[in-house]
Amino acid sequence: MTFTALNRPTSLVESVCAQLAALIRSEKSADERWLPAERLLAEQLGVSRTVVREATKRLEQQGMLEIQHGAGIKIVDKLHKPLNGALNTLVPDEKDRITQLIEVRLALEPENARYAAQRGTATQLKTLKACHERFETAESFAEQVQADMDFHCLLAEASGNRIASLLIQSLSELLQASLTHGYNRVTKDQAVKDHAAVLAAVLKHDGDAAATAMKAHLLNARDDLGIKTNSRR
Amino acid sequence: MTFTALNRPTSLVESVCAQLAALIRSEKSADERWLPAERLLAEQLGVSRTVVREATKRLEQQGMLEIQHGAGIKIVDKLHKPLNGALNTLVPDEKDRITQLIEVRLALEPENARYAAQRGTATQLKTLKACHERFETAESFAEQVQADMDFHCLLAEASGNRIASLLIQSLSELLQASLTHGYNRVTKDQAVKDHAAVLAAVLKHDGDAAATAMKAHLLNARDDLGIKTNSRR
DNA sequence: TCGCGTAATTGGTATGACCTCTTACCAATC
DNA sequence: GATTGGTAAGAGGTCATACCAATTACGCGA
Repeated sequence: MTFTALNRPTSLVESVCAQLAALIRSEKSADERWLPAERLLAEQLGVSRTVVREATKRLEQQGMLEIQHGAGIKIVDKLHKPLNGALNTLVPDEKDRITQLIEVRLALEPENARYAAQRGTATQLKTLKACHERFETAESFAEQVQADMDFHCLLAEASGNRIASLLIQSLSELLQASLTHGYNRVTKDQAVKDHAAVLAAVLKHDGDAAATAMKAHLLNARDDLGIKTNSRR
Repeated sequence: MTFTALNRPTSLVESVCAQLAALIRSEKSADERWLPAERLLAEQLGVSRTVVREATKRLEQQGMLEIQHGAGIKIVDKLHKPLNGALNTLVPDEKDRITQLIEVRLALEPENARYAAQRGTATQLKTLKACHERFETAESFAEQVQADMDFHCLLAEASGNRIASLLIQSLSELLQASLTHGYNRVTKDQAVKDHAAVLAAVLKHDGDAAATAMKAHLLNARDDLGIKTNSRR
């Protein structure tokens, strides 16, 4: 049972992409992982530097690499990046984007919270709790925003659904990027309360309560942003 | 008010990407749109063919172009492609992928149906209805699958949320690709009924009913696939 | 010991050549 | 006259080489 027969690389670049992807996957769990230099890779793989460059560029677009001029090629895990780009070009207007982002999150995240409550491992929940405490005690604005976002991402991770997790990660990042203006007007206190409710429900493995609490939280956030609901385009 | 001040291109490739993207956007509403040849583009933009190639490859990755060996560079609108790639590499195992895909759709699509019922324009609903009729009368397997997928995508479009629409489009395509085995066991009749219920609710602008019907439809589909719910990884 | 400048290393761009694939055209064939 | 087959032009794919630009590392001098 061989998989290489299907999706057979039809070009050199694709072949090299596949080899590099395998190389990347095999080198997990190291802190700082770098690929060999382009010229060296070309030699090792028996192709020209042109091909290596096209392949690495491709994997960079896919969020698996980061190419740094003068430094080298770093292995990263940012698979949500491509989605960010797509959504940015799809909805260039920031106001529309915020509205639509929240709508999607409103659909996704309550269910996510439910799954996290039902399936989250002890380790995941512990991390989530720690993140919430970081949110409560955060002083600087940047810390708040980061902890807030992390909470949602960790919750998504705890749901055990990696696809949902990737979506949430991307949506959160985009929303945060769009919220340079008027973010926490009266938000933080309310957000802390909301998160606490979600966390409590998840820790009790109460899926329904977690979903309800998350929905309430997102509705609060939306109100705070003054988004009109059910608006026609 | 200039936008070039922000996100200023830091490299030649990015600059060319921006120019090409603008060119692509400006050339909408033509049937078959092709870009000039690489060598010609290089000359017109005053850069080397190397840069043009990297830029076009990038835009191809983003779903804005399709590069065909020997033929040329075609302008397309498939912004959901990058997401497909990311999800494929994120969840390589097909069984896991199907499970997670359905879970996400179960969260997204009911809300989407609700919005479509509330905000869909007359034209969109007409197209949706036509698609459903195509589904009913479809004879070949391929036609069925296509009409089924189109229905979900059109519904997403009618929701007026372009982000949700892109997600659905990607999720549907991935799911379809994974369902070469045992797709319509007893599915088609049930699916037609389910779709009819959704359509009726949407046409009556009954958001709650649309959401409920869509949820029921997806649960039926999941049962038909024999997916276990709440399974730990 | 500290700081700065230089050299080595790495990615970025340019050029020109050659290979492979697609398409369109045209001639030979039926 | 329609079909088949080959051929040539033009498209992207790959290669080799040279040089530009950013980063890093090292060593010299203060």
